Amino acid sequence: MSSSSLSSSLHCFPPPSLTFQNLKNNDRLIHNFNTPLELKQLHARLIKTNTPLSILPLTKVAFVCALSPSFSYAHQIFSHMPNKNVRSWTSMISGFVQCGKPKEAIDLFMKLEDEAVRPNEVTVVSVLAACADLGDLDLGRSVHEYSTKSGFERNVHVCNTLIDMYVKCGCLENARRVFYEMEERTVVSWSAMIAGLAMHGQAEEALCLFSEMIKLGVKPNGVTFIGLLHACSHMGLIDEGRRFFASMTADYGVIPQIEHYGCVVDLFSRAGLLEEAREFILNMPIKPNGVVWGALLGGCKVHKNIDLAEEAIKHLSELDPLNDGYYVVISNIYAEAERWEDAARVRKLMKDRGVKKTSGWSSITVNGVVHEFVAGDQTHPQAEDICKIWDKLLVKMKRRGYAPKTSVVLLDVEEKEKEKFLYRHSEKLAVVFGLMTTPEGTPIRIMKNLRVCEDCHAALKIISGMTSREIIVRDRNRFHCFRDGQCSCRDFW
DNA sequence: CGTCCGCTCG
Repeated sequence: MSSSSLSSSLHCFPPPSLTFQNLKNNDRLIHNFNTPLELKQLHARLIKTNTPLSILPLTKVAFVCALSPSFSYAHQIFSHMPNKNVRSWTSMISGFVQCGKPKEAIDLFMKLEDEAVRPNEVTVVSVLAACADLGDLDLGRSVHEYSTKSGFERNVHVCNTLIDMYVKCGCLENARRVFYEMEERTVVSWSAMIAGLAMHGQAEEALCLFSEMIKLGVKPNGVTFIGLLHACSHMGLIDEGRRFFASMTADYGVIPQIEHYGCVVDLFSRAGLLEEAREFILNMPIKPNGVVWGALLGGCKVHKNIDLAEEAIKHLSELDPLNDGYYVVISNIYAEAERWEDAARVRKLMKDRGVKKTSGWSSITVNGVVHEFVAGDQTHPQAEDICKIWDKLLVKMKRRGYAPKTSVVLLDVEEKEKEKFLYRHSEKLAVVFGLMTTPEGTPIRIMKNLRVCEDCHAALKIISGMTSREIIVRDRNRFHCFRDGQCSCRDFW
């Protein structure tokens, strides 16, 4: 459909003849069509027959399309929609967030500010979710201020999303404050806070919060238990994890889903109970997915079990053949055992299957500008300075007992070469840049798309002590907060 | 009603 036909049919919209009944009928009509394709065809048909559409069904079209690859179609409808109101804007923003485009959601939110449309509670929820995804603390904070001024903090959805936003931006303290100051808390609020504490390695507090919630008579749901199990697996609380898994069905009637099985496999695998994890998978009442085998594979890497890793990868290459992460891990397991030929074989398999390795990056925001670094990066305008400062820092670090852990460099090269690779890891570059460009004593916040490497973990601990800086790193799925030479994860992760 | 919390891997 061309955009001109779309815009012309919507031009005099809503037409004067449109009755309430017509609106109702169209609404019902749209509700019977739920796949994006069906809606698209219906839309075309309505336009051909000159049937007027109401704003409401249009937003429904936009919303459903937003959940699918035909998102551009929704955007097209949106841009031709006359008299856009706060609901049409919000549909679009939330659509962007839900299909994993938080940047676009924020761009749209910025445009909204130029229009005479005031964001409401639902808009705020959507844009805060985008901030959470991106770790955009600055915007998150200003949307929080706006919410306070507008009286939106009485809305439980807004507060729940604020908790999640602060958690994912690394401000656990602010998340706690929102949580404790809320007037009423739902199971979502408790679950968000528990999951947040889990993400920050505060398992004991997460477990306490759960007891508190039960005491107050709040009924936990499946998501609550994911948070709890997550907390247990990331802190090595095996027995507690086992108990929660048993009790979720026995005491609370919550049937475990694939995600819960994933958590338990992760719990066992991380702790080194690989055989038990394997047995657990083989006895699961539902078909294990890639995440479940992936959790076992992760444990095999940490605890160096090649045989089990090979069993896991056999399943993974069928269940999730296009996910580069698994190939990288198995290849690294081989490399660590100096089985270079096997490692090369996996890399070739990746290539044959057209799977591309995601390269690691770290980013830091300074004065509203996002600076992104990849390993070995020399393209940053201040790359030279970063290296100089690092070299100075390194001398002092070594005096404080930092020993480069060259074993994490899985390349068949000399020791000195390995050190060079190590010193150009993206998180180190980002932290040094943060030290150079932000005022003394202020926290340094880093985002990373992959996991922190062991050497960087050790290095950042020492740097935090040396410079009296708090360094907060958001990993792919959790936080490391370095302070006074220690990490919040207590080195179990 | 267009809204919130969610398992693995480098």
